[in-house]
Amino acid sequence: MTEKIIQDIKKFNRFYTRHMGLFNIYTDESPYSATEALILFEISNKKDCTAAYLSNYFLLDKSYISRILKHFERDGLIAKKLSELDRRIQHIELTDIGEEALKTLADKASNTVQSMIDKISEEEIEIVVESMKKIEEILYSKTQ
Amino acid sequence: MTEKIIQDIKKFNRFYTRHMGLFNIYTDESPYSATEALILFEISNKKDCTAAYLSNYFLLDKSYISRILKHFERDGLIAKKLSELDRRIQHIELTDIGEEALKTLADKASNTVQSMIDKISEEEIEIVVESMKKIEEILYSKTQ
DNA sequence: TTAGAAAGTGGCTTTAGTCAACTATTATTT
DNA sequence: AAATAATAGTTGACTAAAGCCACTTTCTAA
Repeated sequence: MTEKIIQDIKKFNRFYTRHMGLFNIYTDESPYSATEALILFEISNKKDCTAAYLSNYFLLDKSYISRILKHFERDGLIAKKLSELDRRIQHIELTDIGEEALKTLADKASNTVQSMIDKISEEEIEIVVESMKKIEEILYSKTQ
Repeated sequence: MTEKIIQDIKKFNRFYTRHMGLFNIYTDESPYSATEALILFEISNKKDCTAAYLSNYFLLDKSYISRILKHFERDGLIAKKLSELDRRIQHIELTDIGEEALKTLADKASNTVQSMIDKISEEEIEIVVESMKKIEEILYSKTQ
């Protein structure tokens, strides 16, 4: 496995980190940070979501997650429900308000992607998307 | 251009953001943050680098860049030189110490990539790298 | 039954980054 | 030529994001 491959991957990492950063700029008049948006998204998609799961999934300190969830609860975006099987555990679900908030964030993210690919031909977009799928498919299978 | 393409790109963005986050964990006993490392890297590669350039390039507040560069100067990693053509401008260069520090960070990043692709076959790695190149090639040409 | 671990919380600290005002210099406008 | 505006960079103050530590409650393992 050559050093060149490692350099190529690092180059892409730098490029993509910056690329995503450039396009975050258009979405930051949101009341929620990128981290919070991702957490809301994950709650929305994860069956039986818990704070511990989110902390592990995002590699964030559990007390930070706890605080974020408290804000979400205060804002009415989520509801917590004590597990009957293990009363340490709270199950977290998005409320209707939370679904709404997430939809707003998702729409903004869609607009961001839209502007990211504005001047690219359908053909090239197809290549980008297929390439992304290949990367995710291969890398994902090795981290689960 | 379909909504599905936008969803696919967003999915990849979420995946790759987290993927890079997972692999940062192995490099964080560094005295420099990821941002600082990227700045050092850019100084190393950019001819006639200036603070204003770095602020624009990374979309970071100029006062934050100023402080980071001050730390780098204090640590002996960079040298600043007033431009003779425009005495507002300072040219920034890496010192030998800075090259050394960057090398250390680069080696750590290489180890991170190494562990990222540890269990992937040469064939699949080839696909990943080629896919990354395609993405960068297409997206890059539209943001410069 | 006791000790250890897990889940979550709150106080506090650290880190990352922003905002505003400033100085010095150059460019533009009058 | 002088006045005004803009740029490059700095500093102080501040906010936001995130981490650390100690705690309580609950469950698991010994």
